[in-house]
Amino acid sequence: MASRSTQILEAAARLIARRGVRGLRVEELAAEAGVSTALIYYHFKDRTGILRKTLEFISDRAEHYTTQVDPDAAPLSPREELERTLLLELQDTPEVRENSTAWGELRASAVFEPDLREDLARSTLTWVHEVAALLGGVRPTAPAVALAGASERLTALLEGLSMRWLSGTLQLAHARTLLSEAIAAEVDGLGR
Amino acid sequence: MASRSTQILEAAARLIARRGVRGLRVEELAAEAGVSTALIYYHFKDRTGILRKTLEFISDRAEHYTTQVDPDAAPLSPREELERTLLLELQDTPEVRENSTAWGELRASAVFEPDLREDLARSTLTWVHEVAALLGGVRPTAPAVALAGASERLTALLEGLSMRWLSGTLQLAHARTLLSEAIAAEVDGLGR
DNA sequence: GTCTATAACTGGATAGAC
DNA sequence: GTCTATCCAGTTATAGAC
Repeated sequence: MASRSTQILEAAARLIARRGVRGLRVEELAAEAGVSTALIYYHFKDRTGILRKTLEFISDRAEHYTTQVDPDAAPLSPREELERTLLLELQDTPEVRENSTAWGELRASAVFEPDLREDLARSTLTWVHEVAALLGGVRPTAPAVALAGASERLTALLEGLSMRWLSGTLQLAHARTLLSEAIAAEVDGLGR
Repeated sequence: MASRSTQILEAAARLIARRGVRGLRVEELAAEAGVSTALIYYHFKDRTGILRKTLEFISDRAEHYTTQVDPDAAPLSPREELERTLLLELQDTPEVRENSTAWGELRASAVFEPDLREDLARSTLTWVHEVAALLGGVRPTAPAVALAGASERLTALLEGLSMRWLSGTLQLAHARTLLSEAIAAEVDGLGR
């Protein structure tokens, strides 16, 4: 059973995906979550607190759906797992759209709100490490710095492609193709 | 001589880079431009009008400084010109910071404001074509689709790296290194 | 075209009861 | 923990003089 806090955070993630961080109104959040504004302040102190916790919530959730595996599926090769993990972020499902949109908003907001930067940097780092580990599974002999660099490029590219998709500049299918090609190139680069 | 309207738009671009679209206050804009708030409403009707015109102004301007060349410099090889053009976007000068920040704001805003999408898509396409042409200079025998793909990946990566830099997640020098390596890899990929 | 002054409003945040 | 009611600061936008 979801606690009140969680319920509010879920509503915040939905609302941020719908209106953006900029468009998030505490009163509207209260309505969406079915609680009073005062309760939100009770739990999160202030607007920034809401944002910070939502960011945390979102990146935790993203890790879940990232690592979630269908138990019946045949075990994936490291290479397949890498590709699958990254392409998972470019899918038109409500959950992914919500996470990606919120992530993009938080990234953009952090440019002007130093309070958000630390959390954002930490989440990014976690994500980069995760992808670097997957790359290491594909290329066990590659040096750590090379894996880190490839991961940083792939995740930054993914963020860029994701924003182009969400802002209507790029078709989803094309974004996926571009990402796949980049993965192939990076894996190839690590092999030489 | 800059007209009053232009003067206001320049001030708006500066301010958006400093505070973001959401942080733009009409009163502050008036102070920055050295005019009254009433005059701004006289010229731009409302806050949205200011934003629309400013974003137009910014994307026009970005096209200019991209193509601008120092006449005294030694002629660059196609490869050098490619690298120079892309790295130009990752520099800590007021002008680049202003444009990149504003561009990021524009990109992020477009996710929620369909009105902005068309302009954004057009500007992106122009940029992608330009980089594809530079890549074509380096690899004259590469097929057009391959050039287009490489350009889309490099420019999307650049946007992603730029956001990480501006949001304090990535050091500028490291972002430049990552981009350089990606350029090398794409050029290499086109050569095989 | 441009200003000063101010009206009208939005939205974040809190007090105090339950 | 949770609500109702409300305050108050900050903002957009306009009226009217020059």
